[in-house]
Amino acid sequence: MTTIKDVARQAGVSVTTVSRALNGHDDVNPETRRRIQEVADQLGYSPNIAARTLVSKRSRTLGLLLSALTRNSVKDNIVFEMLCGMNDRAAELEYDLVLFNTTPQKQRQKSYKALCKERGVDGVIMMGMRLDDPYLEEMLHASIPCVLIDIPIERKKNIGYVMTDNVQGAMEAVTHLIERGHRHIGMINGHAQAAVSIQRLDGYRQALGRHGIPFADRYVEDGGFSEDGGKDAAYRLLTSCPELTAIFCASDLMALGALQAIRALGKRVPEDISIIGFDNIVAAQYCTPALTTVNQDKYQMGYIAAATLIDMLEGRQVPRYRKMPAELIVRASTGPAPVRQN
Amino acid sequence: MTTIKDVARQAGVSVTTVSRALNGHDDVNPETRRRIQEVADQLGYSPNIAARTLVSKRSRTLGLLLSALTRNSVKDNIVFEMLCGMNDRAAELEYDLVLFNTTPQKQRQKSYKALCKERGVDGVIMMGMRLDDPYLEEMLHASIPCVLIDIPIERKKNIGYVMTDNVQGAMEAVTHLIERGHRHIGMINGHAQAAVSIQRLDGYRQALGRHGIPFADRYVEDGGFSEDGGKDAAYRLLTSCPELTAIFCASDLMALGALQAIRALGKRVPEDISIIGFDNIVAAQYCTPALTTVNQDKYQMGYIAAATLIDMLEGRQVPRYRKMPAELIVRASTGPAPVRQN
DNA sequence: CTGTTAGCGCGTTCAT
DNA sequence: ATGAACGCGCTAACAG
Repeated sequence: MTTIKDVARQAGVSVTTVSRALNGHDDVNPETRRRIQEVADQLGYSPNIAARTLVSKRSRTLGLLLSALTRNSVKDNIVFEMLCGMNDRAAELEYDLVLFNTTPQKQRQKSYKALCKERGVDGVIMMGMRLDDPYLEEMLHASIPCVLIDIPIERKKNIGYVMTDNVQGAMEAVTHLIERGHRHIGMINGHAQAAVSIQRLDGYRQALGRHGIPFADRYVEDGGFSEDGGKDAAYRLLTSCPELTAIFCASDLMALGALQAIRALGKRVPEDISIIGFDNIVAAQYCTPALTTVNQDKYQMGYIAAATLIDMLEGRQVPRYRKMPAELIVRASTGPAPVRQN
Repeated sequence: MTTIKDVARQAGVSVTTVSRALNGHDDVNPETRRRIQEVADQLGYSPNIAARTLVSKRSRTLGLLLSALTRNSVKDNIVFEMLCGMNDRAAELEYDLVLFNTTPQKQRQKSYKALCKERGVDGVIMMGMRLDDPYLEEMLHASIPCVLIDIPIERKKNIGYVMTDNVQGAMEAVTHLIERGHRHIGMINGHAQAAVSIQRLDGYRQALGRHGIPFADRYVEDGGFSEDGGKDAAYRLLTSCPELTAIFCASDLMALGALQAIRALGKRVPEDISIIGFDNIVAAQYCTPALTTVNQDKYQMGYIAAATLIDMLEGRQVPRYRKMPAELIVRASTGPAPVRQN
């Protein structure tokens, strides 16, 4: 491959001059620059990133730490949509993305810092992490700029985050149900180690509160964000609290599971039970009944995560904490509360 | 960050010895090795990849060239599932994946070789490429090992591929329809620049041929692999060939579009028209009626692509061309051919 | 405006 | 079995 030396020789200048010319320094004769550029183009020269990284300590590379890149995360393509957004913004700004291959076992061996330093990434985007993930704690003590997805931490200057306004989204969802006459509304939440769960629960409580509906502990079950978990939770909820007429699920996948449970219980959606999800995954619009849900702009979240991180890296002063609006999408899984004859 | 020098100093040996000890050379005293390892662990040393790459010309990094990583590819998470598979295998073998950010504009600026050399990737996996993609041609003239997904090229030793047995899959699909009594079977194909389209069409023709059903050109329309394209193609097909009782679609996404068109035409699936897709995407099992389709093991394809590439890189003698079995999954969108009263 | 010198962190001869 | 010296390709002082 052609190196900077080849270009220098061919253009009759020193490598230093080539480096400066090609990197847009202004202390180089326009004519010289032109000639160098010409030779570089002709030779198809492109700088060796390893060498550049080694000396400049900057790699124009972003690390992606996603503990969610597993077979299980395939059904909700949330991660994938975010990835597309990141990829697009990174491409625009000429950064590359490297996927950190992190399995639970490896995590014990290799520290977060080592992972980053080793690869020489300029910054990191973390997603799909639990609040108790060891890497999260390590990250807080590292100095590498990082943007978190769905984890609102505002403690350090080199850390930012992007997340949907989950409180607002959950409130809209539950309010929608209340306005349709529902008074006994259950919730299937994810798990305690997810910030989004905490916020969505908060929105659920606030919506109830505003309408003078008391909050009941036994109306809330965790489904672990999985389809099966949602199914089980719905089953528990509906058998122990037969008065429920609606369930707000903290994810579409769990809502899909709930749909199954309700069907198995011989009830209909939305005639007997209204179901509302969260995320607006692809399957939500294809299932029957189509799922009423709260949309997250996943692509945009990824895009902004990458944008924010790069802005931070390049020293631009930008808001580091971004909350994206949630949007209620009403489909067929929610209806008016059934009239109970008792 | 701690470098090899730090380890050397701390352990009281030269950097050379550290390098050899940590890289598993056998010309180093067991006791020395133990001490060095101990110091390295204690210091949390991990080698700088840029430096290593620079000198060794090997980066343990795989490049991913996917022209399909766009907003559009979100609905069928085929790319994502494959990505998961690659990621898993790469992780097992301690390789990292870097996403090449390639937009059409950039492609003109930067050659394939430059892209690879610049990043110093050891090998490349290409997917989502059209047969007429300029990078494909360039790749053929480069010396970087490459594994193609869905593009069967057997011309060079450093090129391999992974693809589903599309001929078999298409044959099974169409045979299934024929066995259910269908004689007038249309096909919605992707486009001419996709190897899978060619193969699936081939399977369609073979299945017809084996059962003595003549092939008719006007029974085949291209839908460009998109939902809307599938919808339009189905519309054209059903209006110009009212005798059709079934349509084989070269992708589930197009089948989803066809479902819409049929509904708009006031016909029922499968009572009036049977529909069969290809890929087995997530939405296929949630739509109504659930889609009969041909499953591709997308995860496995990604896994094997990465495995094959790394095998090639490390000089292991393995089959470079891998054809994965397709599997017919019968759901509700196919039924017996309606009895026509004419 | 340009060239010389130095060094990033590492693997690899070649001696010892 | 171990170390000194060299160079990978590049950028960054420092001279001139």
